[in-house]
Amino acid sequence: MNLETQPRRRERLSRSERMADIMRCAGRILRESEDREGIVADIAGRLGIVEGTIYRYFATKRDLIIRVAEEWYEGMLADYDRELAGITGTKARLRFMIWRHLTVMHDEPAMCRLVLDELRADAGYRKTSIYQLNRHYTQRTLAIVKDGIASGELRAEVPLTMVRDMIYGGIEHHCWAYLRGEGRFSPARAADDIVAIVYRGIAAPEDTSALSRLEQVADRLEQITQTHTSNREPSC
Amino acid sequence: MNLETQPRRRERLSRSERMADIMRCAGRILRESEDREGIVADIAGRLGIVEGTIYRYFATKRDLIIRVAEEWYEGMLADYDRELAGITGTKARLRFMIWRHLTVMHDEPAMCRLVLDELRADAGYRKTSIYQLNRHYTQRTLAIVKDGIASGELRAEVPLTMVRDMIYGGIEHHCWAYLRGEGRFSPARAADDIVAIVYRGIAAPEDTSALSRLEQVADRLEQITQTHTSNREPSC
DNA sequence: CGCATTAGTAAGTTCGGTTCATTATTGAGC
DNA sequence: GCTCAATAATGAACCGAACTTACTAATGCG
Repeated sequence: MNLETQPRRRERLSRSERMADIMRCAGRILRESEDREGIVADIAGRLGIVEGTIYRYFATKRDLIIRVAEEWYEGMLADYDRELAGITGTKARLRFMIWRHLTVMHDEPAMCRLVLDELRADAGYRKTSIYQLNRHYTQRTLAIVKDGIASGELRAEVPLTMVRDMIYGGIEHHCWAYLRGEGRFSPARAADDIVAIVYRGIAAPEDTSALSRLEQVADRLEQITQTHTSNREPSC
Repeated sequence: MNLETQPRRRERLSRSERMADIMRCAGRILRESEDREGIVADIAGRLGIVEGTIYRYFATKRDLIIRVAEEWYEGMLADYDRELAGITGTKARLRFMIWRHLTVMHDEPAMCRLVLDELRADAGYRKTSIYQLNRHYTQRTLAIVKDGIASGELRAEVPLTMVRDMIYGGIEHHCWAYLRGEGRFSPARAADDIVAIVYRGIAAPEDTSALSRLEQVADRLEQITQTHTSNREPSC
């Protein structure tokens, strides 16, 4: 009965502060639950503002989510290059890229799921900066493969994009259950397994020059042994 | 002004007929567009019934979609075994499984996208018969790998589930753009590429017994040639 | 032929995202 | 300290789509 008639004091933040506030809160909520229903009302409730306010900052709910994901993803990829610079060798570098990706999946399942299931599934994903970042990123992996080919370590005919598809598709598939909160996985072990298969799959054959040399030698041996041992029985 | 007061003649079908009708119509719509909004109203409109009627047959929109997808998927997988029975050899059998999967993606992009993006992303997918069928199906692929290991053709230490993840994850990744109506791909070529990488990746090393025998022979040759040719110059 | 059964309807409710006309707060210039 | 333009925020709506329910009409079985 006692209606609080006093007009609730309006909290008035600067545009950028409020914006950051909303995004921070949205990020927390997105990490807390995989259910994206009613998120706008939820954010408003937690921040003590009204739903309409959020729409002064983001044109649409989807827009808000994308912005949050983009910011997260950019931070995630920030110091890739620096770390990669410290690693040499095709196999080790490949493994690093794979391991890094697996680790992100492991440490931020909710965000990964958001990107993979929610954003990437929808049309308009290609306009996302996430898509661009991702392209960049996989291309760095392919650059490693290209280097390997140039040096003769890898076969020249490997279908580059398929290597990419198998690596990243394999990673996603491998993490599928984990992203849904079921089961566990070890980034290190998974990286080992993937790189083991892929590297063998794309490596140049074992030095066949050595092999063929041996074959020539064997031929010669047969001639010689025939010449020199034809009158003897095989000794053993 | 001229309201048609005549009560529109009710079309009354048997339960099973109406059910089939709805599912058929839903299937058509799901194939026509990737937009799943308003689908219930759409179906009702096309069939000349009212939305409520649909809810006498399916508890929820999602339920309807799942049923449609399940039916399609079951038909899709029906004669796998028979076809596979006609193929021998680890590599050929693997390639068939991969090619088959790619072909489904190629021929039914809308349905595949529905399953991959819509159904599989959501919780409760595991209760779906699609999930079960899929498990069965990938296990058949792993059975081929196991056979290969048993025969010594493949390495004993290959991590089975990772092979599965790389194959099916790779396929999905490869078809990603195509499923969104962008670009093309060739199931046959893609199958070749995948199987080429995977098979090399998991095959047992080239027969090293032959190699080491050659090495022994080479050693012996060196002894012999030293004995018999030490006083001669190399001829050519 | 009458009545139980069941297909189908009409008119809602709910819920979440989105809009907009209005109100309150702020700070710059006087 | 006062005024006013700029702008943060509100609240009450709208909208579309999924779902519900109390009721109506066709059917077929006895």
